[in-house]
This record gives sequence, C-alpha cells and structure tokens, in this order.
Amino acid sequence: MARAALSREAVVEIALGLVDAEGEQGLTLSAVATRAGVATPSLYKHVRNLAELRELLSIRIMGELTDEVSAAVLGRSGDEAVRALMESWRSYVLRHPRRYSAMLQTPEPGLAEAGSRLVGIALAALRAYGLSDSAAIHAARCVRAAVHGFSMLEAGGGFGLPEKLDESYDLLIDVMTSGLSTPR
Amino acid sequence: MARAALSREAVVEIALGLVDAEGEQGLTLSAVATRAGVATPSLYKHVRNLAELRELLSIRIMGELTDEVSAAVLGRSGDEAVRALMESWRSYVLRHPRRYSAMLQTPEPGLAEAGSRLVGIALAALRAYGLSDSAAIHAARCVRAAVHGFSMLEAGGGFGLPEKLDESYDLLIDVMTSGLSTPR
DNA sequence: CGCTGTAGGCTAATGCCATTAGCTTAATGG
DNA sequence: CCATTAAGCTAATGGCATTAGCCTACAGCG
Repeated sequence: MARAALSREAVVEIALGLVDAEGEQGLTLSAVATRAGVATPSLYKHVRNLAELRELLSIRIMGELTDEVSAAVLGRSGDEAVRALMESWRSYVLRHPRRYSAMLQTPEPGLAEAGSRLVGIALAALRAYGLSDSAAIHAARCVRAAVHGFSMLEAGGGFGLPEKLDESYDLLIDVMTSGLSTPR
Repeated sequence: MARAALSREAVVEIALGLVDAEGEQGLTLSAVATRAGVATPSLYKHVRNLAELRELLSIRIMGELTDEVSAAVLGRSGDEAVRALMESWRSYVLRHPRRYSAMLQTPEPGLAEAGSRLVGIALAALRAYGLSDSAAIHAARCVRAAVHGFSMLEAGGGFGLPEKLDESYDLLIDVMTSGLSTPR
C-alpha cells in the first residue's frame, strides 16, 4: 500500500461541503480537487467519474435523511408517526436545502437501495392505519410525493411568500393524515 | 433589418425538441446551433446565454402545462375541479416527462410570473371549498406540492414498480380532495 | 536490511462547451 | 441608391472532465 491520504469517503465529504457552500452547480471535480489539495486527475483514483461522485453523494445524503427520519418516527404510530416523519423530513431540508436539492432521484442501483430504506420507514409509520400491503405502498408513495414536492419547492425557492410556509406544511400534514385515515 | 431566419421563439422551439429527444443534459448551445443549421455564437443574437434559454424554455413549458390544466378545470368546481387539475397535470407529465423534468422551479422573475398563472388556476379550482384567501393559498400550495412531487418522482423514474402508479395517483387525489374537504 | 509491487499521486494532452470580440453581409427604409 | 443594422460568421479564450502515462513512497517479504 501507499500513503492513504485521500479516500473515497473523504472525497464524498468534501463534495458535501462544496454543495452546502455553493449548491449543486458548484460541485465540480476541479473544485473538489482544490479543496482536497490535490490535482484533479488524482480524484479518479478514488471515484470513477463525476457521475459516480454525484451518486455517492446522493446515497450519503439520503442515508443522513433516513437516519433522522427513522429516529423521529421511532416509538410512534399512526397519525403521530406520519406527523413525525413529515416534520423531521422538512427539518432536514431546511437545515440542508442545497444538500437536499442536490440529491438525485434517478433509478441508479445504489440509490434505489438507499431509497428503499426510506420507503421502509414510511411503511412502518403507516402500519397503524391497518392497510393491506399494496395499499400501504400506495399510501407511502403519496406521503413521499407530498413531502418531496414541498421540499423541492421550498428548498429551490419555488414558493412566493416564505413567512407562512410553516402553516402550509401544517395543513399538508393534516391533509395527509386525515386523508389516509378516511376509508376509501 | 436583416433576413429573419432564426428567432428567439424558434430557438426555444428547437431547445424543446432537444430536451424531448435527449433530456435536460442534452440541452447545449452547440446542439441547438447544429439543429438550427447555424454556428454556435450566432445563437447569442437571439438569446443572452444558456441560462436565459433555460429560463425561456421553462416559461414555455409552464405555459403549456397551465393551458392544459386550465382547460381541464374549466367549468368544474370542488372535488371535481381538483381531480381534473391533478389528472390533467399528470397527463401532461406522462406525455412530456423530459420536458417536465427540465422545467426550472427557481425564483427567476419571468418564471415566477408564469408560475403565478398556474397558482391562479389552482386557487380557482379550490374556490368551492369556501376557504378564506389565506387558507386557499395554503391549500393550493399543498396541491401543488403533492402533484409536483409525484410528477418529479414519476418522470425521473424515482418510483420502483411502474404498473401500479395509476392507483397510487388515484389515492393521492382522494387524499387531497378528502383532506381539503375535512374542516381543520 | 534491501527488493519489489502497488496505491496514490503527478503532468501533459484531448476534446467539448460557453462565451466574447470583431468582421461581413444582406435586407430595409429613406 | 445608400446607410443602417440585424444576423450571421470565424477566431480565440478559458473552464471543465477525462485519459494516458509516468513517478514515488510505503508495506511486507525474503
């Protein structure tokens, strides 16, 4: 072995800092290399290319989000669990808006797996509604779509007046919980 | 004046075709120039730069979407209007997934105006629920978030099993309409 | 203690892309 | 007919990702 200065994980870490500081568009291999104190081509010893770095970064971010949401849902059930899931999710987005925006949603294999962990949390939160397996999947997709849509719009500045967004999100939580409780 | 071969609108049109064919990443000035049968720098006579082209394209796409949604909602009210809005929106996304994905959500001035037209449609659709002005805005944001989230995920392949998405979306519509009808 | 294999770094080179500068031409309107 | 100007062009610059090929320090072996 040679000296282990950089590593795959360290490169992802630097990329994370870069995205936080400058947004998705600031994530460039040469910027990462500069921060790492290394020449750009050296990064290819740790990462196949920019696309792979983006994917690794997305997996990392989705993992962080899943950890937080998971901790928030733990020990709750029913409406309380859905509320906790939605609030903790948005909390993450508000603390790391650029991170969230940079997270890819594409069906890459590695990402799909990270995403399925998150889906699992959502399914667990919905268990108390007593839905069938298939109904639970549909319900989880609805929650995910609603939360993701709100998050993307808010993180990207897609809404107009920022002061009332808390209220809008409260309404969204109420709509989802009451809508999911109502038998079809 | 000189010969009016190209035009701002024609450039946007070509960009639209390019996005449909190759996705957002395929939208490059040199590709547009090739399709237009012109040298790349010539495009700068019609468009300030790539960023502006992206914005014009987004405005164009949002306008198309608004037209379709608007026509679908026309003459309906209450749950029926919300259902029509959501179904026509998704219908547009399914027919033009790359277009929808390429649509920016950033708070550029021109885009914000195009977006407000769409918000106006949503507000009109919600009128029958008898909400106050402010409550209607929150409700419209919820509908937008839910639809947009589902659309982004579906257009980007972010969901797993594709065969049941119609059912998931039906549930989302039910959740939104019943949730919005339920007094808080 | 020296040898060697290799991980991890480097420089050089390529090619694509956006963008700018400055020139040329063709149509228009007086 | 001619001046203006819109709309095109070529040439040049600089950023970026990526590839090829070289160099070196360290680990573990004999």
